Amino acid sequence: MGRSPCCEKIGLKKGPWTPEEDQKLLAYIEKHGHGSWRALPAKAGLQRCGKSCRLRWTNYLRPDIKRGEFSLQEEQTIIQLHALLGNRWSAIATHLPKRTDNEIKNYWNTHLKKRLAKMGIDPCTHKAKIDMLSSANGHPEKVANLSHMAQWESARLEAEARLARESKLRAASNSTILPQQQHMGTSSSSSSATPLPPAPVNPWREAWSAKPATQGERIDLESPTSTLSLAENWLPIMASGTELVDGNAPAAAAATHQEGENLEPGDAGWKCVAKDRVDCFTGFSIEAFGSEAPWLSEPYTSQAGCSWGQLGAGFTAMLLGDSGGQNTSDSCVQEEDEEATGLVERDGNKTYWNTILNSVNSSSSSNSPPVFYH
DNA sequence: AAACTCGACAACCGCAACCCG
DNA sequence: GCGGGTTGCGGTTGTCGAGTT
Repeated sequence: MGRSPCCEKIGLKKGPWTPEEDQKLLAYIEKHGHGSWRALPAKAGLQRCGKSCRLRWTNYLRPDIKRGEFSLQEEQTIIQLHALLGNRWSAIATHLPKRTDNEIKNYWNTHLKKRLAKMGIDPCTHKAKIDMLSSANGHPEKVANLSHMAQWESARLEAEARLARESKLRAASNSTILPQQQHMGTSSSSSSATPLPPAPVNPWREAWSAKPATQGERIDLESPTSTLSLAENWLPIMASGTELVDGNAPAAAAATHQEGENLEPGDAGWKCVAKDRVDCFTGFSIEAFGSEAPWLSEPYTSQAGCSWGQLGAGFTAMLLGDSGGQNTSDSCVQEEDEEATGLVERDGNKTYWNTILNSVNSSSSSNSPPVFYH
């Protein structure tokens, strides 16, 4: 039967958009919402296919888009998320407010990829080309444990991205964008400025708090590419260290609260850190870190006072380039070429590359969905 | 000044997932 | 459950401007 073309190809304009076309598209969406993209061009008086209009809107005209230079923080986030998620640009984009997946993809391909390569790091695997880290200073178990955490975090981010998409869809299905709710040309910081729904703050936490689980009870969190069976997967991860310290696993933590109870910052099980994008894992105690990240100590799960929560919190903190708990003594890969890149020196985070490389080393391939080893 | 090269980024293409009747 | 339409996503290409020869 074959695929029907997205639009009649004849007579449709391609290539760069003109200011007039932009204006037409903007005016139409502002007034009517986009509705069906397929039908939009005719209604808006554009000689473009709907797909082209959608892309133009999504990647360029949408009011809640930040353009211009990427900040250091954004660069780090991209690199770190890429290490975990691979080329899943849309998932990465959900963690970079106001940036589009296309923009991130372009930035990666034109800047970051080259920069990593220049530093001797394979941008696909995020491993140093000279695999100096695989031995983990003679502690292969560290690598395995970090691999588990990387997989777990990857799955979490994926679930988060999925929920963000769903929220978006929900908002969109309230018909298209309500014109009255749009303030073109304004920043998304005002709640009514954009069609975007409220951000899904912490879907995993929602899942946990919505259905308190006892140990051994399954909590299934589906994502587009994977289904995670929570209790099932915590245990092997835990077992890779020693045993659960004080039962402070997320499911157990959630179980200590009544269904529907809001867990506030300061709650025993959910010490939330008020920090942008610190979410699921930071529901646990982060301040217990000393100068050394516990998961880099050995064996991390049996270290006195090292609870599950600390592992998770620290891991996310590490991903975010949080200096707390990153003071490892491992050799610094970046020192070889940090002058060339400037990336590391700019924030003085000397262990950034080391930690991210450690964390992803020998983890699942960058293009694979998360797989939990047993 | 013209030709050429290269980098950056916008836009396109095609596949896959999703939605809905 | 099925099939057609729609949308999302990621890889790739095209265009343009700046720099170099």
